Amino acid sequence: MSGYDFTAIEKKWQEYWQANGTFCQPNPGEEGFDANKPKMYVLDMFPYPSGAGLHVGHPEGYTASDIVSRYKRMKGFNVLHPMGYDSFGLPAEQYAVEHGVHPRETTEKNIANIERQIKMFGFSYDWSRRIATTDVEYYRWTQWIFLQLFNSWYDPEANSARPIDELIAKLESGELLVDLEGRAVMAPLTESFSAIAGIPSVDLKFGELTHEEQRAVIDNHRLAYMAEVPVNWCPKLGTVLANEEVTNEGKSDRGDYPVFRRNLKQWMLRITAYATRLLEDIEIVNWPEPIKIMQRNWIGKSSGASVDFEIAGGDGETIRVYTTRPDTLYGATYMVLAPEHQLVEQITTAEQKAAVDEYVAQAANKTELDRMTEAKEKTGVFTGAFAINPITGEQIPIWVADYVMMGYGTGAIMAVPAHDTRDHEFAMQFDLPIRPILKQRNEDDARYFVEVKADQFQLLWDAFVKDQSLCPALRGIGAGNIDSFTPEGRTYNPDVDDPNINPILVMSIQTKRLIFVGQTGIDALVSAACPNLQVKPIAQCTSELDESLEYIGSEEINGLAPEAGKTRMIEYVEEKELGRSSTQYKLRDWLFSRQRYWGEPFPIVHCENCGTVGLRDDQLPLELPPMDDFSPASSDDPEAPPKPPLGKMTDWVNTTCPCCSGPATRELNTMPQWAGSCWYYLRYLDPKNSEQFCDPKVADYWMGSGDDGGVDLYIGGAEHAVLHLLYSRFWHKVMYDLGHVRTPEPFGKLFNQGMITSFTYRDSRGVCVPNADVEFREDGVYNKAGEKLSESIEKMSKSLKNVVNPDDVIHQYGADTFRLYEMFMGPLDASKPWNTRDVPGLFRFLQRVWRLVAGDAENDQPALINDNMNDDIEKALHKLIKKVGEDIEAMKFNTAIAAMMEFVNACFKAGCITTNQAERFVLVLAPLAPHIAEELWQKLGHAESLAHEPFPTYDEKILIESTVELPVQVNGKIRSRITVAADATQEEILAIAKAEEKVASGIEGKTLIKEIVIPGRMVNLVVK
RNA sequence: GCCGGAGUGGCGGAAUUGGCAGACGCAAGGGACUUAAAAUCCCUUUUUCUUCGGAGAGUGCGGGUUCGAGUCCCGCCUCCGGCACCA
Repeated sequence: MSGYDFTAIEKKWQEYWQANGTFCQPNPGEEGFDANKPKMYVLDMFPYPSGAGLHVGHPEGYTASDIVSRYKRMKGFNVLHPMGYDSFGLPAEQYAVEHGVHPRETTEKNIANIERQIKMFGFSYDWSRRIATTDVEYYRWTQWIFLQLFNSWYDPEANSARPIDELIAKLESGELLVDLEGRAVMAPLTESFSAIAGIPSVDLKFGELTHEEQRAVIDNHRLAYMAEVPVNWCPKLGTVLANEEVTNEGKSDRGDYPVFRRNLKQWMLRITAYATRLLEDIEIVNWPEPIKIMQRNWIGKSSGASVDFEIAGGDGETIRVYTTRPDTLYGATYMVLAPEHQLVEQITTAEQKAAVDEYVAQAANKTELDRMTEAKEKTGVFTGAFAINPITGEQIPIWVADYVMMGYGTGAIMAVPAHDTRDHEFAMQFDLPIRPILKQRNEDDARYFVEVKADQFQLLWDAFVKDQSLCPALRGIGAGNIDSFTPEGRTYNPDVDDPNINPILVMSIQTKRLIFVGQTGIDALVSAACPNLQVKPIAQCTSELDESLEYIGSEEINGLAPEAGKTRMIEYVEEKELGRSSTQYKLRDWLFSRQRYWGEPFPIVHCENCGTVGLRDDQLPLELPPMDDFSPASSDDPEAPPKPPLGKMTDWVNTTCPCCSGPATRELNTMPQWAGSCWYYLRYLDPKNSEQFCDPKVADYWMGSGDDGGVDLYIGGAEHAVLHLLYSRFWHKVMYDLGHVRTPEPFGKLFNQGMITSFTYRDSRGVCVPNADVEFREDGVYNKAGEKLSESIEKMSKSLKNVVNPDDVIHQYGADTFRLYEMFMGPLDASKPWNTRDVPGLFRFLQRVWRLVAGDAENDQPALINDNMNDDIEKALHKLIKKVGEDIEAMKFNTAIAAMMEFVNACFKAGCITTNQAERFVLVLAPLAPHIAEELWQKLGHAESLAHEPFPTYDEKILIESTVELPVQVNGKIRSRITVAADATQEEILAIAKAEEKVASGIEGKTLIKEIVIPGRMVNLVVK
């Protein structure tokens, strides 16, 4: 110890900040608000307050955002930096059920604990803005936003959400009609696709519908609606489960109870209406590219065509398919329906009925997850019926198979086994015809492969070498080349290797595949070497348009390349009225209800007269009623209806309709955990507002407006790359459409911190050894019994015994050391392993800082501060100020800390630092290690906190070096170094370089062919 | 399978984006101060050869472009993350 008593210092400053409201940031119009400053909204992903408390991953992002916040404050910004809790959710409820405590109680206890932990780090949050999604005054507005969704529809004409009343007005005026499927459509209706398909187009006037029908039409257009959807239903737990909560065996993750797939009426949010905008607006945000790609993939836009296939002998009845490759229609040799497809029963022939029924029944009992994991092998059954390929006119069989999903496209496909890997597998399995309609434009480029085992590889290879005459493609490969082909894998690349050698590509044995480009003789060679091996053409996958291909046997498009062929075929099917261009998305509507207690109640009642009715704004909040027994109803019967826990609260359930005042019952489901986190960043802006979710003037200030608005910096883990960020964007866009916010996107800039992993040690039996129990020796890691352990880097988890608790680290070294360590580990966005043995290094650095500025009282060592103004230290300080500022802006904290260490080392070496220099250094350190910085600042004679002191500035002029050292290379090898004036001319530099002894001997007697001088960098002399 | 990201000393990682590879920290070894330990300070630490002057090799592997490649191009391997029969 050197007098650096971090425990006392950190406590002291945390209390000071709290008592002085150092980080309270007033809103525009409030006392103390400075309108002249620019604004910065720095947001963290708020934590779920679990009983386990914080793990070391949380403070990683929080420290980064805190550094930026503190830096920006010193740079003269109004900084909004809030924190709160995402406190609804399953674990609290589960714990409550098991221990008989109310979830509110556990939640509050957990919040208190996690807040205590967060506060230990000294983060500069404005705690006056703290929220929790379980606060009644918070979820009141979650319910209010839900009602905005409920009371809106998506107007395709305006490409925007509009109040549902506008839809009703348009329907009543006859501006919109209702089509056969209950959709509001423009009047007069343009010739609809159903008309093309032979269904008479009967568009109805809204006024002619019954009351119930009218209500159904309206409800079908709401952004929040109820629908029968397939769910994972667990009667024992009395609830539906998310896919992630179902095991591979079709059991519930908790309890191991059977789970059934069942259609249940659930609340859905119409996120699909926003698919296009969610996709397009990814372009306007500053997010990491991988996250953008993940969102794009999740939305999954594809374009192609819908095509109708007539059923043979079916009186003109058709099956509609969606395909991204209508250009392969000539190769469609069979069709497949999803087991749930409504036509299955109708078209199945008598002979096939038993088999089909059995298959469909089997498929119905599988969960999505089953289908996903088990169905590596294709299964299916023939219906006995045939369809007519609309372009070739031939009859093709119709099959039922579960590799076709009901939820995507039309639930039916045309199968092109020659050019789609899945269709190909299925066709091979059931011996269905395969007709190639694409070939390599250039024969020599045609690719073939054989699958080989290691011993076969050698056999083949020997054959290649010995019998080159068998295979002209191989002629010219010399023995020297051959040698470098080893079973470990070495490639021969036709593009860059000797061009005289005919093209052949050999891929590694490890992929168990040899791939040949150019076919001549390969098949003969292979069968000669290994008679049981077969050369197969590589299937051309349909998802990518491979422009090196051309069509054969496809009358309309022969000779075209796929890009052009696809465009032409879409035109063609539209001309012939066989189908039309179509776009599909993978994105599905969002299943929004849960049969649980600990969530936001829906502000909805069900009334016999009025149907599903939203509460009035003045009836909010609808509080979650206190209950003693909130466990869901359990049953052994898969047909048992779901009974959400709220159903037991009869007094609460039975109410009156806000519309007709007649008897009504409340909605019993609650919202999923995502709901609260969809909009919390807006509530922070104005957390105490009881009139609105947020004052628009306040939102305008902090969020800005237009495409470049939104939260200025949002930091969090990549585990929320899709769901939370997509849901939030969706809600925000609805709010934007309805005029409640003025930016199209919620988060202008996003940054993902990497995962903090941990070293995991296992003994010879594979049993994990706790990190605390291992012993490091020179040649490895051992357990207490002296057994050598294997080491690997894995996620932190209890079962791997590699979890690090931040409390322990802070207790031993303090928060500043912890913060520095996590920032010093490596780049913020990279995943990196925690290594407790590295932590003392950062602690030592802070002690050196302390001794530099405050001295070491215990060892009677004074601070290094004196009046000796050293120019080198001054220059180093200016460099440091520049470097740290730039690194913080770029979130490169690891190199900022390294630079500070270098500076401190330089000061000790020089033996001096002035008071003024020490002050500037302390300010530079402050964003990263705020407690020690505050204490030293005070010791330097300042009464006030440094939190709002201006960040030091640097002078470019001081940074300019008068001389530079340049490496001198001869033929690219460094021979010497020279020191020249920074402004030396090329001639001068060359003259000095050539005069250098080592260089001179290197070029002596040789011809100088090129002289390269890069000023300030290096010199290279090329000689022959 | 598809889509991302990454591979640099014993370890975590630097390298102004094509210009001195290994900054900074950890660990290890040696030394100083101490009765001793801790703490602190100094030196060594990519690797091979060495006549101790130095010489060679080196950023997952094989090639290429360039005066010059960790960085760019082609091909491959491994690890991590995400998606997963999306027609």
